[in-house]
Amino acid sequence: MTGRNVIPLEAIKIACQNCSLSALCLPMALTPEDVIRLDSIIKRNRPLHRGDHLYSEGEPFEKLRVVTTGSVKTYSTCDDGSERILGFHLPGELIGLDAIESNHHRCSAKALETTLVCDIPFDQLEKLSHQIPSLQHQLYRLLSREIGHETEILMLLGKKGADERLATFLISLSERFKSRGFSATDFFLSMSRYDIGNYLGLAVETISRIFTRFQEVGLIQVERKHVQLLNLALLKEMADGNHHKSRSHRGCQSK
Amino acid sequence: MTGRNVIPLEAIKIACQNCSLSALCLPMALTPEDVIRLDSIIKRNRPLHRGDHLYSEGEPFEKLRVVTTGSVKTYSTCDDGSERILGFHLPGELIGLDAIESNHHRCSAKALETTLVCDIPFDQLEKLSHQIPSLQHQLYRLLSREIGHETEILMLLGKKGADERLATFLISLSERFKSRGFSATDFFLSMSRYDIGNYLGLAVETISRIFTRFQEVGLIQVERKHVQLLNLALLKEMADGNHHKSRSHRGCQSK
DNA sequence: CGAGTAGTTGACGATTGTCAAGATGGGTGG
DNA sequence: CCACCCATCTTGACAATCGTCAACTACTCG
Repeated sequence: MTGRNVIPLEAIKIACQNCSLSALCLPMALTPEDVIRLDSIIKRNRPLHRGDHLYSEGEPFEKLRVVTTGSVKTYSTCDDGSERILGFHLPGELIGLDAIESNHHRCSAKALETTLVCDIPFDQLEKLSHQIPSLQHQLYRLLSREIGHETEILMLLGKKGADERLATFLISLSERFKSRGFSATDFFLSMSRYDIGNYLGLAVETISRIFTRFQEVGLIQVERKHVQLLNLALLKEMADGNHHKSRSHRGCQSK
Repeated sequence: MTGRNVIPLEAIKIACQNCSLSALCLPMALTPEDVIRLDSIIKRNRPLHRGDHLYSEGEPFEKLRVVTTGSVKTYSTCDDGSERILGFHLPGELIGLDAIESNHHRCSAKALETTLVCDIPFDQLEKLSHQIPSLQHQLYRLLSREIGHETEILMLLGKKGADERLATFLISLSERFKSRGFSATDFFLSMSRYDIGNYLGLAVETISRIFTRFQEVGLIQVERKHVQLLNLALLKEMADGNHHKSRSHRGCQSK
């Protein structure tokens, strides 16, 4: 119509039915016909660019989002204006679940790179989940999973030292990439060192120093955003704190 | 029957309909008749004593619990055998939500004092929520609220110093007691200093020292488990980090 | 090509953990 | 009812980790 060889967005519209992420995402455990019903309420978006907001703190909550390609960070703004990063989100991950309670967003979400996102209007999803028990169950499970995630964060920030935190972070990314079919040992960090430090509760300088040290001892290979994990087993040990000089265990006493 | 003046447990059985916690709990936003239906699947328990387990990590998940009287701590056990406290739970709070995903408990729950608990079989609750849309919605909201709670923890452990952490902890308790009709400025801590330190990611000694210092400057009055908040406004400022010498802000840089 | 952002490295200090010793109180058994 | 004991809590001295400040380098993007 308008131009030559312009592929209309509609043409590349992907449906849940043939989306490679469906095993990680909401359609998991739904029958094919239910997936089609789910698909009918989902809207696919134009690509977002690095720095674009998916939504901002305080905005009314209308829909959940699923990252399709790329990555997203969620953060909340402190009283002093600085931000506190809540998480990094890879393809297949649902964002916005914390907004259901109050019907408005409690944090902001921003694309870390060129990113595709699906929108799921929550009121429609809720109605649909009322008709499809397995969808309801799946939603309960996804919400529950998110709650279970808190445990890991508490471990990370409550008792781990800086080395263990970064090791844990790298292992977590590695496993998430792996389950998405990417390399578990060779990947790019879409977030800055500032973001990593903020997320892990450490100063940027500390992140930088640990990257350097991990590289010196042959644990990893880093060049800017590009990371290679050279000794996954050892890195996992470090992440669990099982490595050499048994580290400080803040407030670790039990009873 | 068996004895003299023994009040049978059945006689003091309380129903959701006349439970003072219903405004904080699942019945919130349900019609009276739906509350009765909900009530029919809920089982009230014998009292638990200090140290009794509600459930343990790894056990199959069957029911959610609501604290009715007393208090409970949830914790998960680390590789090294020490425990990591995940939260303290007051009357009206739902426990076990993290177990829905995998159908088995990911943490343990233990009574901190003499405690009454209601059991809600989850499979029945799920079925009922499928019949009562407002119950389904309420469950989504409760799960979402728990997820939003993670934000506060991240703030607490990620950027706050020791003073701010303890101040935040006290303010949180204060507000939760207040919304339950208890004094916001005069209460008893059911958990040990060890537990507080563990929860806040600080050493017991640090907790002890801060309690002493807060008392010296007239912020609070502490005697063993008994705490009085003498300057709620100032304590809130401290909790938010808005107080005098602007504190360290670990990894606080934004971008 | 220039400017600004992101990242690195070093020196120093503050906060908080660790170790050790002592105080306090509650619970239990005689 | 008292005494002892053990767990909890407190306090002090010291050390370690990690944050802060500052300078410098290296990209990236107009």
